[in-house]
Amino acid sequence: MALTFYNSLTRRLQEFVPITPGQVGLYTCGPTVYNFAHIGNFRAYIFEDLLKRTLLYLGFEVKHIMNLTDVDDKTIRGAQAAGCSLNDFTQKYKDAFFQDIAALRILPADVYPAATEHIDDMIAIVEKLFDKGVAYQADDHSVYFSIAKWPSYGQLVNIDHSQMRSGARVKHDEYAKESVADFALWKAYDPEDGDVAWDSPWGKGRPGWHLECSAMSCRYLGPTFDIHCGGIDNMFPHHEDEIAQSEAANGCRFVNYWLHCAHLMVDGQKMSKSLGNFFTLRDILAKGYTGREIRWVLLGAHYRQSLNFSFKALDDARAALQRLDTAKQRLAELVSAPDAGMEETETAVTTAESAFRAGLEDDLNISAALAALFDFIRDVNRLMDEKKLAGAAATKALNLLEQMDTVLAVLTPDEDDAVPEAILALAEERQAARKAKDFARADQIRNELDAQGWVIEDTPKGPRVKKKI
RNA sequence: GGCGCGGUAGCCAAGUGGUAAGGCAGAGGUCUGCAAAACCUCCAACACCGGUUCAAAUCCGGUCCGCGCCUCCA
Repeated sequence: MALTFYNSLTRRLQEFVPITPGQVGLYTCGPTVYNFAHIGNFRAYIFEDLLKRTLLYLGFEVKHIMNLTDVDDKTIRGAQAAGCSLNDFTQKYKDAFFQDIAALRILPADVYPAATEHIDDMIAIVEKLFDKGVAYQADDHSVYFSIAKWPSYGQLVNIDHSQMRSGARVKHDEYAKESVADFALWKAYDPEDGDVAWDSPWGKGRPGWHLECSAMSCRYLGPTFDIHCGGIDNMFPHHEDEIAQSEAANGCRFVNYWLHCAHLMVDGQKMSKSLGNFFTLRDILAKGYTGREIRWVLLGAHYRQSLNFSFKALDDARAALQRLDTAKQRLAELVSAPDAGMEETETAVTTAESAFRAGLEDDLNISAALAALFDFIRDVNRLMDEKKLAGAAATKALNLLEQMDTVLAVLTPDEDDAVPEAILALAEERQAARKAKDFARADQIRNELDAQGWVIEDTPKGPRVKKKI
């Protein structure tokens, strides 16, 4: 089966064909660093991580660029409120962002260009747009893109501006524009911006938001590249405007495949900063959930389906993950045992591998991929129960799990599982009591361990000590 | 108002023409000193109404409900 994606541009499932065989240029819209990102934001980044890991799993080389928006209204206002420089203000949230994605096991991008480091590139694009006759400077000194002069505007989203909701907000600066639909390329300096300003051929000011992605994607991936991702809420106007700017400036196709991720919901509504119904990663970690559990929840639904966040889902994740951990641990314990069941294990591995791959290739059907994983776990558990899987076969099974985990990144526990000495000593004492048939004492110790958050599972090879969930 | 997405068992979630994956939870069983874990079995679902078809969760039309974008937003 061929790798297929739903392309927002064509609104169809399409086979993925990269510009250069075996290589993928990937641009993903990154955070505006004015606050801690919330887990709705991370849903998008985890979708993009799944996409990237799938491409790597399938043998592609991936060049991944993610921008950091470090200048806009919110960062400027935030810096002023905090009484520090824009750079100091945004640095704090850049650092937090990198901590957060590490906790969620998101592979880092190759480059994280910041908007403030690419002002020259942006100015160059605006100059090109003037040359092509689609940019103009208005009475308010800001520079706008003229949609009337660019007929192919609206490729991504059908926007009929005559049908816009009546009573929709009209921003005061729109009176300067030739058309309400025109968007800012360069915003003229406003005293409210404080010391945040750059010189340009059109006077002091700062870049419009959409410009940075056009500039930085072109800088690192070229004027035409393979995949651009983001949240569905960025389709309009952000991505639509990027397409217009980039294609007008460069005279060529901007992006071949647009992939958009649906929202994370809370109580039936989109999680967003403006609604205030959001959780940051830190909020949830503080409640005792792990990065891995959060990753599992955010990964668990198809990316084009809205996903409802709940703590129940996190609890379910914990149970499912522990089942996976236990199976993996059992396999590891059997690696050094005499070989058994290679043939049956190979059958299970082949079946699981191909179902897993087929799921991912089908527009990142994570549910199908996870079903393949769980089917495999059940097969392997059964074989182990029947003493039909050990030695080299266990190694083979573990290898498959490791391969799958290059995509999923959920099969290794967060905390190291080192069991404290005192707990181990109690476990040994209990085992001695069991040997001596002093079951009352053994059960008493088990209760003690339970009270301290540890669970004992007796196996033919001796007790297994695990953290209680 | 325009554009778009969705409504599948107690909860989450796949499946786009041939009779419903997977996870969590629940019940019974096997195993166990007892448990736990694991396995086996079971439970239980296609919003509603029409239509097309030998056959519809799946296609078409309509209804109801939920959500998103149209304004910064992943």
